[in-house]
Amino acid sequence: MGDDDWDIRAAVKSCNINRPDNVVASKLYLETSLNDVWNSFDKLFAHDMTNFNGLSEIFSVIIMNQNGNQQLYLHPIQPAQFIQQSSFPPSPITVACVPPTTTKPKEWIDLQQQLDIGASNYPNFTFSMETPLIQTRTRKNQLIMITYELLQEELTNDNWRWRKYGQKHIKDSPLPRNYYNCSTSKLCEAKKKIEKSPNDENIFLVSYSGEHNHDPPMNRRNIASCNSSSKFKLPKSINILPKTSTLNASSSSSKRIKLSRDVASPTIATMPPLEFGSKNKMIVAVVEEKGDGKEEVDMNEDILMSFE
DNA sequence: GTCTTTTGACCGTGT
DNA sequence: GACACGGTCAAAAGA
Repeated sequence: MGDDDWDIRAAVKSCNINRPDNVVASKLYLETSLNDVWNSFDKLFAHDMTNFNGLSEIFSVIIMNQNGNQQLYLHPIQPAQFIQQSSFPPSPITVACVPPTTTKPKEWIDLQQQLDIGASNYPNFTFSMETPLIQTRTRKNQLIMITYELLQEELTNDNWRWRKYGQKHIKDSPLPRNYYNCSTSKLCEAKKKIEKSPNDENIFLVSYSGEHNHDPPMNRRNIASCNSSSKFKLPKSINILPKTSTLNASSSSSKRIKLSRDVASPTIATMPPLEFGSKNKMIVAVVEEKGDGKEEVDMNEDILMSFE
């Protein structure tokens, strides 16, 4: 098996279907409105920032897990640093502002170290992120998942080794969902899911959870080849054939579909340092445990922020 | 021989 | 308690 033999053509061919309404998250509960978000940022930045041009500044995002709590860090490139923390359970999201200063909090230093590690190993690894970023958690005790809508070529920007451990057809979706875990270390808890967006043949919904507890594998031929190649390919294991084409290809009732073995083990990015372009969009979603113990995830278009 | 993929079965959670 | 659903396991097969 080669590391760089990705073949997307066969997979893309049969994906011309309409997108259901609940592709990414059927229900996302918003804790706040867009105005609330803006007001919060105004309060946070008004005193210390003279050159803040709103949310048009660029962020990098990384998920950290400390003592069982998930934390989402928004890393602005400039001019300020601020950290968004969300702890589960039980508190709602809190946003902390860290004005530009030479004195950095420990959390920021830890974050910066991680970013530096990634940058030194893979200096050319970036996502254009022209699609929403969604953070969800659908069940209790389940890790927070970050879902990206990535283009085919962005799928190839991978620094990690993945092994497929399952495939399921999801209800109301004609396309299967593929499950991967990190194959570099058995102790690594990083996982991801990949499914094809029924709305756009060039977009894949990639969800990441957990963290890598090791450095990225080195000497991956496909990193350079995929980043530089104009002919992007997908790993064979990303089975995105719709039900009608796969003929019972689901994990529960499928017969084996023989595909050409001209592609390699899947190597897709996980928790990459993200760079949002000036026209990118980000969705801020809150997963909240309600008073009755129920957990609800909801998304509101009002909070869709355009960085223009 | 090693690693990855496939896929039916199983399990946990929610309704 | 039964059912539906999503996620994971693990044996078998393939490269």
